[in-house]
Amino acid sequence: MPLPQFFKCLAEDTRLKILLLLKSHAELCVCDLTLALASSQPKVSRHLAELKKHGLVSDERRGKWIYYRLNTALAPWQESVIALALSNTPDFIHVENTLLNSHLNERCC
Amino acid sequence: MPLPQFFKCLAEDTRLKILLLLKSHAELCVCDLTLALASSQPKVSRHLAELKKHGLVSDERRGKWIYYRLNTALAPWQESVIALALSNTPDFIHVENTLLNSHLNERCC
DNA sequence: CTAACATATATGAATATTCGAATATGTTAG
DNA sequence: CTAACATATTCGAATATTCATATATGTTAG
Repeated sequence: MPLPQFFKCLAEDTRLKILLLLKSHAELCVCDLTLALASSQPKVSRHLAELKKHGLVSDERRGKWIYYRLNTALAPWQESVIALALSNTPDFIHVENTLLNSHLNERCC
Repeated sequence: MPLPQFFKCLAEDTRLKILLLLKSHAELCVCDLTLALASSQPKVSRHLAELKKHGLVSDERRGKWIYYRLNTALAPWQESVIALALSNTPDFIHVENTLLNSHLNERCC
């Protein structure tokens, strides 16, 4: 992947939030993300497709759900970039994290 | 600056090359960059203005020339992102570095 | 098979980005 | 002041991105 393309993937609000959420949650399905981001399902799906196309995330279907993760084949330095953004600007996904966590709790209990 | 905006600045070929060149050369004037990037002067100037507008670079006029640097007020993690890109994908500015170095040598001697 | 649900894709409109060409501004030398 | 040079800005055309809406695909339960 050309270097600017990597940053282009991080250069949009929804995509960046997806990546940061996946950095802190290992795996999430589309409906989790749709809820956390308070966005439409097609919008989330389109951005996930973009991230997958460029190898930033991988997906795995399990039953009805499709789970997304950060691609384990990502270059370590690229993971570091995502980790740096996550730990240095926690506010950026604060609302989304709150929504997501209460949603995940309800699902389990 | 909103987080996606930072990555948007890095998401374009010319801007990213400017940032990586400034990471390895402390300061450069517009004509240095125009030559290194083999681009038109207005093109380089426009992208420099964009980078300055978002606080990624600073400029200083010295006589006819205007020298650009990475903004020292950049957050350390943001500098790290640029440093990671530079050291992990040296090929990305290889040609530009070669052009720039032979140009700088000629200027000095 | 069918209904219900999770996810993906197509379409077209709105908006944003990028570029080259032309022009403007600011500085220095003479 | 004027010429020459370095840099910045404007403008319109071309292209790319993003979105909402509608629709399609794939999976499971019954």
